[in-house]
Amino acid sequence: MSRIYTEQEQVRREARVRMEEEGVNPYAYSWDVSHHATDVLAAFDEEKHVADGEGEAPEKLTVSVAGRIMSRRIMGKAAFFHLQDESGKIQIYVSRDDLPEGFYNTVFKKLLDIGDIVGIEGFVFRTRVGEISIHTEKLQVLAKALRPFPVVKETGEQTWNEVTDKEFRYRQRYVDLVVHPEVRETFRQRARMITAMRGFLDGRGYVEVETPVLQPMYGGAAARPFTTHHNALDMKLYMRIADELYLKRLIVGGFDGVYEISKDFRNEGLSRFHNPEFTMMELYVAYKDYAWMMALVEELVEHLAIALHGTTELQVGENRISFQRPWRRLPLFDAIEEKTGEQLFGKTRDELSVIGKRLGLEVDDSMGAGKIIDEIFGEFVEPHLIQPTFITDYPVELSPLAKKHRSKEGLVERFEAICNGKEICNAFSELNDPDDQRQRFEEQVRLGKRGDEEAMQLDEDYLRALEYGMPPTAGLGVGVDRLAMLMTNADSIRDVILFPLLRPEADDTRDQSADDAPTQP
RNA sequence: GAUCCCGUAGCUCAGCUGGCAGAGCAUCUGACUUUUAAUCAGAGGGUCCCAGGUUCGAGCCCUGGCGGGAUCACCA
Repeated sequence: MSRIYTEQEQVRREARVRMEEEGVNPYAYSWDVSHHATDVLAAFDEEKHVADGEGEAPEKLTVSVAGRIMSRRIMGKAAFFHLQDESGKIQIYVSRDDLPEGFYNTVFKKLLDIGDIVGIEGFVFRTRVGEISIHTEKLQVLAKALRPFPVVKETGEQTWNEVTDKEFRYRQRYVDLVVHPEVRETFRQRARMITAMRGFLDGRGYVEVETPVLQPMYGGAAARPFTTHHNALDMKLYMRIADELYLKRLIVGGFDGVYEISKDFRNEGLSRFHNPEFTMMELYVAYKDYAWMMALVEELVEHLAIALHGTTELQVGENRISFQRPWRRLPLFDAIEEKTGEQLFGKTRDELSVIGKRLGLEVDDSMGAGKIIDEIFGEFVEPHLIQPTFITDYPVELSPLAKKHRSKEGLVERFEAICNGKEICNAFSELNDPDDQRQRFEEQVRLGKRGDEEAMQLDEDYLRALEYGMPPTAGLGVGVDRLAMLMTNADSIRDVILFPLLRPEADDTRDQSADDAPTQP
């Protein structure tokens, strides 16, 4: 595959060749790093490392760092540049006479560019203007960048030429991460959040497990699956849409608490809140019910906010959100009545249809009672729930895996936590009556036959497991990406997913011959 | 899938009523041993997203497509 190089690429490729001619390996094997950039700043001690003017020689703080050249200021026989590593930036000072004969003029000045990765060994000092810097005693090229980087310039207050093209940033996330330290920080926070979540769950003795991604039958959520094919077994497989049914089999098997943090896949549209593959945490705890689970969710999310930010109060977009326990608890029908003045409990499907239309919704004949209620909630209530709120007790027809309510006819023991106008989790007292579960599945199959593409399949093996007896169980599903959006103040799910799904680009990054590659039967 | 907005140099962006494609940074050449958006002097760099159309002439107008964003739909 060949590609026409831009002027700047040609210059960099020539530099790479000339480096090799000079005996400098443009792709070194290793470099011993003693400090990150921020460690250097922290380790520098004014008392010890700066001459005190009374003739006493300062102590030398020698460090070794590695990173990418982000800017260059060359002044004849000396130069400054900023080196960026994972922690941040540190200024490097280079002078001709401190490097091997000729290296400064031929290699440093002529063959190194912004974006190249180098190792620097030297001592730390403070420049005349006051910036803590490293005086280079040894410079090694570690990796030559053959493509030019976007050069972002900044002072304390202002930034120039920042990469703003979202497409560029999502497609070339590696570049986005280099030029936007805050993006690195977002993903570090995401990682910390998941670590804290895992710690919270492990600390309570729940067992982290792994269940199949490739499944002969999908279930556990209302969604359309991706399909794939296993060649050796010549079998259609689905990629999981939820972990639920497998995890509850494990509760049958005698685990008292299991959880899984994993990717789910749903064959749906893309939006600010939806990526076809996304991360879910599901937890099932035996002998507990949804009221107990509510308390756990509050505690978990409060714990995460403190672990990440040291406080329970976060700024998310326009809103100041407090995750401090306890959160408001509000039955679904009361929430709807509060916002619309309509009490929907006990209403027939046709009465709901009339109310829905009166409220201005489009209601068609295919929509059941539960669907109409869900629409009214989604339109008039959910967007207005900014502070974390538990919405409880859903209609049974919306929740085929939840246990019927102990006291309210037609409802199930289910809650969702809503925050900043979006759901962050879904939980219920799990249905463990196998005969009731079979009827619910059969209803789903009827819906499927009527054309509901998101209806669940009847999972005989799951029913078999329930028939052996599953203890009363509380179950929870948390949208990890949605939660990460809240915790990092991101307004698009793409900002908390490193490589969000995009349409393929027609460009130079794919080999032409790939189009001729054999496809799987 | 629908609607609206966007697509010009490596990056950020101008481009008038349709009249020779521009700037800053980056790159190249030269000067400069504590600079910091380094500075100074000079130079090169374009499939104006793609394909048609209108026109003497299209970056600009029209049609279709591709890609992205936002909103909606779908969906948690």
